[in-house]
Amino acid sequence: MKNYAIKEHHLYNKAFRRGERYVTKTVAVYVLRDYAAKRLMLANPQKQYLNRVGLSVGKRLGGAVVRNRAKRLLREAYRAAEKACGIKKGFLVVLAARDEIRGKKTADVTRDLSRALRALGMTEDKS
RNA sequence: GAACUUCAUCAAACGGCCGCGCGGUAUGGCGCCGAAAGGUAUUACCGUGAGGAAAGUCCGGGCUUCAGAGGGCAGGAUAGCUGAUAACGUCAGCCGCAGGUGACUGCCGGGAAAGUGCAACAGAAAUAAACCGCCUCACACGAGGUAAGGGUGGAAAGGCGAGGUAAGAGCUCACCCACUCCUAUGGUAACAUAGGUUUGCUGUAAACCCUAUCCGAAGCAACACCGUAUCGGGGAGUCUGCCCGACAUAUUCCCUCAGGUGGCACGGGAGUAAUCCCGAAGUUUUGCGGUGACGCAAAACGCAGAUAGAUGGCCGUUCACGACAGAACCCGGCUUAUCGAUGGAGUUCCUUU
RNA sequence: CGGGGUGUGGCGCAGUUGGUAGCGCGCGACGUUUGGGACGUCGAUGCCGCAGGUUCGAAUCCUGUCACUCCGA
Repeated sequence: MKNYAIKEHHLYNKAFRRGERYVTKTVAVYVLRDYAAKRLMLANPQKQYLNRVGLSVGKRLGGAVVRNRAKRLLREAYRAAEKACGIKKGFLVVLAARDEIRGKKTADVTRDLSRALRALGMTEDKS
C-alpha cells in the first residue's frame, strides 16, 4: 500500500499549527484530518482512503547523507508500524526528525513512532 | 632491514527474506482527478539503479535563448618557452630560481633603463646626503673640502688591492661581481656557454600603470510546445556595462490571476517482435606513433534519470570491523574532505655475501 | 543556478593611499558613602575566523578555505 507524499508547503504549516502532536526523542508526529481525503479516495482506482505522509528533516541535522538516512529511517518505521498494528486512514501525517535520530537504528525509531501513534489514537486495533 | 619519494588501483564481501525509483513484457482498466492540456492504477516476472570526490562552484567547453550588419570605449582574465587539447587559469616536457645528502618537491615565474605614487619608526641623510670623524683656513665662532671609518635601518652609492691626495673619492688602473647591448656556438624557443662593450642603477607592479594574448550576455527556475486565451488587470519595448551606427523594416512583447508536458539521460535505421546494423569529446584492453601530455586503429564492455526528490531494513557468515560523503542539463579540469588496503617504480643509510 | 555581505576584548561596533589595534557597555581594584547606587581614578582582557603567500613590515594586499547571513531567477 503506497502513500501519497505531501508536497505543498501550506499543508505542512497547517499540520504544524493545527494538528495533534506527540513528541519523542527521535521523532515528532503531527496528525490532522485530511479535508481532501474523499477526493483523493475517488481519484484512487482502488477507492480506498489514504494517508498523506510528509517528512520534515531540517538542515541543522546534517549533510545530505545524514538527512537521507533520517528520511529512510522514518519511512521504514512508518511501514513497520503499519504492518504491525495498522494505521487509521484519511489523515495528514507529518513526521519530523529530531536531533536524537542521528546514529539510531530502525528498531528505536519504530518503537518511538508506534508509541506516538498509539497515544494519538491512530492505531486500528484498540486492544 | 630501516627511513623516505613518487605514480596507480580499490572504497568491505557473500547469502536469505521484506521494501523503493525508472524501463520493458504480461495482467488489469477505459474508470477517476482536472475548466483544459495532461495525469493516474493492481499483481507477477525480467532488466537496471550514486561518487572518487557525486561536494565547493574556482575555470573551460557543449547545449539553449537574446529580431536584424558592424565599430569604438570601458571592464575582466591570463603572464618563462614549446607542445597537448573541443577549450582552459588545466596537463606534459623543458628553462630559470629556491629547498633537500638524494629520489624529488615548491614557485601569481613579463616589464622598476617609459612615467606617477609609497617606504612608518630609527637615522645627519631614503634616491638623496656632512651627525660624529678626517683634512684645510681660523685665536675662536665658523667657513670650505671629503663618502675611507662609526652608528641607524629591510635597503646607505659594487668588492678588494695599488696608484693618487691636504684628507679623500671608479678619480685612475688590474682582478672579481652585477647589469645593458652586440657577436659567435648549441637549441624550434625560453635559455646556456664564450668573447667584446656600456654602466655601477634601493625596494615595491598580490600600488597605479605599460606590454602581449584572449573575452558579446545570460543561464535547464535557460528554453520549446500545449493550455489559460476571441477574457480581465499590470508593466515596458525587443544583444542583458556605455557610446556611435544603418535604418527600411519585422513583430508588439513580458508578468500575474492556473498549470502541464518536453528539455532529461544514449541517438538513428530495419523489423509485428525477439533481435540486428550504423554512429558517438564514455570506460577498459591490445597494437602502432610520441620523451610525455596525447593521437590513431581494432576489440570488448557499459549506458541512474528522480521531482518533498528513488539504493533501504532485518537476519546469518567472514575479515583489515568499514573514512569522507548522495546524481539534479551534460562533459574536461582545479580545489577541498577522507578510515584504511594493495601494487609498480625509485632514493638514502645500515647489515650480509 | 547566479550575485553580494559579514567574521576584530565577554557583548555591540570603529579601524584606507600597508607602519605601536581603538570606542561604548560590561568586568576587577581603589576612592567617595553608615551601606548601596550614581560619580571619579586606575587596570586587565585580542594568534583581527583559519591556512599559506607578497612585502623590511599585513586587521588592511593576493590565493585557498570554513562558518553565518542576505538578494534574484
